[in-house]
Amino acid sequence: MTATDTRADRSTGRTRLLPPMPTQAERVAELLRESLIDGVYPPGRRLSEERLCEELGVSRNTLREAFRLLVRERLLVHQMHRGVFVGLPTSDDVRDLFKARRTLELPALRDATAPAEEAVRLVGAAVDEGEAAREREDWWRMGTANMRFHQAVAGLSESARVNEFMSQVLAETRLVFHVMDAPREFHAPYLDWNRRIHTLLASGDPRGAAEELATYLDTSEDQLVTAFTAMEERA
Amino acid sequence: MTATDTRADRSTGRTRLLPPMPTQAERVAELLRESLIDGVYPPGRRLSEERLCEELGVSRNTLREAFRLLVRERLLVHQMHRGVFVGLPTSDDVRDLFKARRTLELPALRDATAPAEEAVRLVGAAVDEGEAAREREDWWRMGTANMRFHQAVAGLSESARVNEFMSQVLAETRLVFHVMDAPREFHAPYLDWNRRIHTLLASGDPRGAAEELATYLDTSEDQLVTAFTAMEERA
DNA sequence: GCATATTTGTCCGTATGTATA
DNA sequence: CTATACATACGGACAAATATG
Repeated sequence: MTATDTRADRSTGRTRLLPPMPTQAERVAELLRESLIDGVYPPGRRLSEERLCEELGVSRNTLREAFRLLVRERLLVHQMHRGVFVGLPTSDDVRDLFKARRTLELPALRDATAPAEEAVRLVGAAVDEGEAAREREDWWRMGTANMRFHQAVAGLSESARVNEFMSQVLAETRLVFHVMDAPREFHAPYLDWNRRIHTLLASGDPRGAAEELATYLDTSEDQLVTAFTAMEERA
Repeated sequence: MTATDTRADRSTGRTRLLPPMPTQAERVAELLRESLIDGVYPPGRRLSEERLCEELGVSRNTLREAFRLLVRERLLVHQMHRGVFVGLPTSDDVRDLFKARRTLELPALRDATAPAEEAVRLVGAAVDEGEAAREREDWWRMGTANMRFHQAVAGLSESARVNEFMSQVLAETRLVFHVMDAPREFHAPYLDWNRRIHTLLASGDPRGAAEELATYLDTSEDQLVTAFTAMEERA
């Protein structure tokens, strides 16, 4: 999925993850990406080149190449002669992210009249994983599972490019959640919704599933935007 | 919105050239991007680091930063220890690109029940520009106008991120056209279709417009894929 | 408002590893 | 198989801009 490299896997459309990641910069970018979506570096924090090279054991040039990639993914923002900072989304960004999600998720679901079996299975697996995490009160994994659910929904489109874009959008959405540290109440209510959507999809009613997802996204966006604007005014 | 870097203007679909572009790497990337969509470097051609630094007057480090960006945009492909090559799309890529375009364009058009006036104007302007170019038999500008038309259609979504993704998809599509050097017969028949779509949109029938666009994309994909597979078998 | 310290932006040289003639 | 060419990655250098006192 992040394998932007060799030509071989592009032709197959398959994602190769096992072989060691090609270049050092890509490796570093992947590492930082993980740290960013895990919330290791809080949104808005500046990332010092010097310190990070030291920490990661790479040269400044290599680190800067990784920075560029993550800036392009909007996980980092770059300010001339000031350095790079962890992305700090605003309520406008939240709205835009949901616009993008509607664009990516709804058509994929609605048009899934004869979906690939494997793709549907992935959707169901994400639902299961989320419910299991809720049982264990593992809120972090619950959030991850919820994200994976939406990734799987977009995956119904069977397009490598759409998938890639979706994963970027979701990564940025993780930043949004880190801005307002409260995964539990923002994910928990939606698990049942996910279950319902998967059931409708699996039972051959993609349009019904899409309608459910549409209202899901509406309410989710409302909840996030109101919480966000409240926080922005407080600051 | 926190201006990431240069991306603020991509949201408007407009390219900002007057304000000094922030970093050298971004500048080089933009320059190469233009050259690539203009077909200066033919698909598949290897780009020598040494020669390009010389040509562009930048260091290898800076050039490599630019390369990473363009690899992420799929305009270049990177092979370990071999260098970067201009993207050489296959028929599978063409199919995937059209999947992405359907995802981005159709919902934007279909949901444009109360579109922003400016957005509709941009669609119309692209249609006019295409027809004018056809009059002058300026096939290259005709192709550009056609691309701008589809960018404007996606722009109806009013989402910066959707717009950005769309421009990437279209840039890659330019590569496809360069693989089979024949812009005239691939763009000319579709200008009338564009006009019809804009008329339907402007007259308040976005669903009708979307239906037109759907068949447009179907026939366009068919034409390209058949031409492409024929070319692949020939080689 | 000013002088200083810090950090980034960019370049160059070089050692190592890989692919190709 | 050897040799050559090239990409990879590192570290150091200096100028320019910013942050700090």
